Amino acid sequence: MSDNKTSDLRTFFALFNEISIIEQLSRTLFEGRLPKGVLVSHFAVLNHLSRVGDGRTPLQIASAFQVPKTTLSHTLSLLEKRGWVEMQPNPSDKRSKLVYMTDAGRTFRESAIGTLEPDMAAMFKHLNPRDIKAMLPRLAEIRSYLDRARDDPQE
Amino acid sequence: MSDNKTSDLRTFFALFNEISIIEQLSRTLFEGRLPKGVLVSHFAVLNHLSRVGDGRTPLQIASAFQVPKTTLSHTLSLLEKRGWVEMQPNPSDKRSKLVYMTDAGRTFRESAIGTLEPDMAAMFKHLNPRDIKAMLPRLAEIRSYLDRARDDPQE
DNA sequence: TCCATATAATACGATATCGCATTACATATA
DNA sequence: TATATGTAATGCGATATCGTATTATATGGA
Repeated sequence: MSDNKTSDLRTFFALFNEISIIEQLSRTLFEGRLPKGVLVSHFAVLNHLSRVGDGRTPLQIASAFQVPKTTLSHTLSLLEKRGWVEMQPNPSDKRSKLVYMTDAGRTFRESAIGTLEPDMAAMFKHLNPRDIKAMLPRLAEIRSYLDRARDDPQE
Repeated sequence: MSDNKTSDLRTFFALFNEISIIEQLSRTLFEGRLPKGVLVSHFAVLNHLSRVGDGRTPLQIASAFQVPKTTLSHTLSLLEKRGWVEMQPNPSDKRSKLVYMTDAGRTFRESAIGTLEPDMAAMFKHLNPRDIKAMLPRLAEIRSYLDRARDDPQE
């Protein structure tokens, strides 16, 4: 019961437990700052389009976040309803669409970032951004492994 | 636009982005192994009770996972329906209850761990448990900060 | 003791997430 | 070219999550 396998198992459970709690806490924290009815998942899409450039397909965005495409389809419809993104036909594939941010979307994103800034500033003070930055490659490695494991079940 | 504040902001966004993707991927992966209708959130409660001991109140469990108590109330009702936990009155507080795992609950937990084992074993091979273990204190620090920030809004 | 306030649990309603099925279009192979 | 198979997006239904309100009990001060 205290062999290595069990101990490793505990380590991984502890990892996913910490991860899920951090996800939970950060989502709740940020969602509390966003306007009523705007979720972190919505903001994240706008942020993504701003960072990597818009004109992406829904499927590309879904795989960037690793969420099911039906989930993203729903999110996009909400963003569209708010006038923050527009869907254009994809000239190179008639089944597909391209997602563009509107000016209103960009404006909203900037104001949301402004709203989150005090929390972020407090975080900078208590959690050293250098340390965080140093963790990112390790996390990316875990993510990348899980991503591969998904396509390639049971290794 | 390339000042430190913006760069730190990006670092934190990147952190929460990685975290949420890992949460997503690991949840989907493990949920795929559990019986139909059993979610990771259910398994996690059984696992928690096994690790820290049962006879906890719903509220204690909710704060261990940092989820709203209504969410946990729902999860417990499902676990109870499946016969994996039992609720007893709390002798020291009549408003409250104590949650106990049943034998069936313990059996299910063990079989679920067995089911997850091949994934875990593959993980051990690709992600060094020592490295993971080394990350845990950093993650715990982030979690702990977010937890404090929640009670103590805007610091 | 009485009352105000706090706390534990849950019911209820709204909605985000997600799996499955469907539709439209694309691509490969005969 | 015709047909089979694959892929993009979305509609639909089921349900987990979560905020608000409610009920029961606890606690601290007048």
